[in-house]
Amino acid sequence: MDQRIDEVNGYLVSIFNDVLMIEERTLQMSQFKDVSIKEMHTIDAIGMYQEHTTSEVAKKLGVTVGTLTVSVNNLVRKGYVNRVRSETDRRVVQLALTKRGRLLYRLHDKFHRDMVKETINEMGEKESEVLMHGLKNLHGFLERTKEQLPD
Amino acid sequence: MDQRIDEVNGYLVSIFNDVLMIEERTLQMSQFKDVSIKEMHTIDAIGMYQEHTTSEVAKKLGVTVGTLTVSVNNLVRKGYVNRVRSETDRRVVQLALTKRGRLLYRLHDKFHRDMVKETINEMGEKESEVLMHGLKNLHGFLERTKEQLPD
DNA sequence: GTCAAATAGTTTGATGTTCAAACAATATTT
DNA sequence: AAATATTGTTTGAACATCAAACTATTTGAC
Repeated sequence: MDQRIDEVNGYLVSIFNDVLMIEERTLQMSQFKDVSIKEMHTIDAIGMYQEHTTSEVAKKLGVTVGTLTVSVNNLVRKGYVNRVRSETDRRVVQLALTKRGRLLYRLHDKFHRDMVKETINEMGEKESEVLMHGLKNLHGFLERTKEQLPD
Repeated sequence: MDQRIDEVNGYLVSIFNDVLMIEERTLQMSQFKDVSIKEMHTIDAIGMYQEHTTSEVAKKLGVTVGTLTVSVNNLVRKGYVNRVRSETDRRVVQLALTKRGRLLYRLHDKFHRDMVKETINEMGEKESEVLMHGLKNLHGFLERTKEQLPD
């Protein structure tokens, strides 16, 4: 049992590191060399469709609002994000992707989908069901753990 | 099928973010407030047992040797890591954890093991087997993808 | 055996990431 | 209207990261 735990743990750690490294390298090879992996995840969190406020995106990313402001400054300068002051509440800033931002979003999304597709394709219907279940368990545990932490 | 992909992908991303956030917060609440999550992973890569050279650890972490040197400077200053010049080759630096470094290593390792244990405990023997298989597939895909990237 | 080339690690300058705390602008409450 | 709360920005400090220049040492060629 202990061995199984180490094995699963090892795969998870390795998968995390690989995904980060591959994403980083893929970006550097693309037409989006000026975007870091952190900035990519900020673009991902801003998302394609609805507009989101600075606070919402910061919370989603788990960083302070100040951190996000700095990062968004850079993304605006580089032409990936637009800032729009809310009409109804002038304190609020809505973040939205530019055309170029949306292009990058889709590229990144495709990488993620391909990655998962490859895995699932090699499994049967039933197996992928079980994988999902395992991931769901893990996710549930983490959400419960998060609850217990102070803000 | 497409829906399954999105679902698995969503769990992976979420798990990824949660693990990082929880690790970070747990550190900040512990007696090891002066260690960042990146430094924690450096400590993890240096490891408990054998000594490892600067180059080996840098490769494992996927950073340049220069980056690791800077980081190790901080970890030595804070008392988590020792530098030892190799006797047989005076150019080589062996990195090893201090007593305090090993204490932190074990704490971090326990978090990881508990996380996985929780997940596996809720599954039967057979299911955890399938989860492993899924993770193995994903890992294999990522390793193959990595191969194809230029250094 | 000596000199050139290779290897291991360090230092430095530039840019990015992150937080906490001080701040400014606006909205809400009293 | 004044006090308080909320939203976001700015700033200073510490860490993260790379590339490139550098130092020390070892290995290889002659």
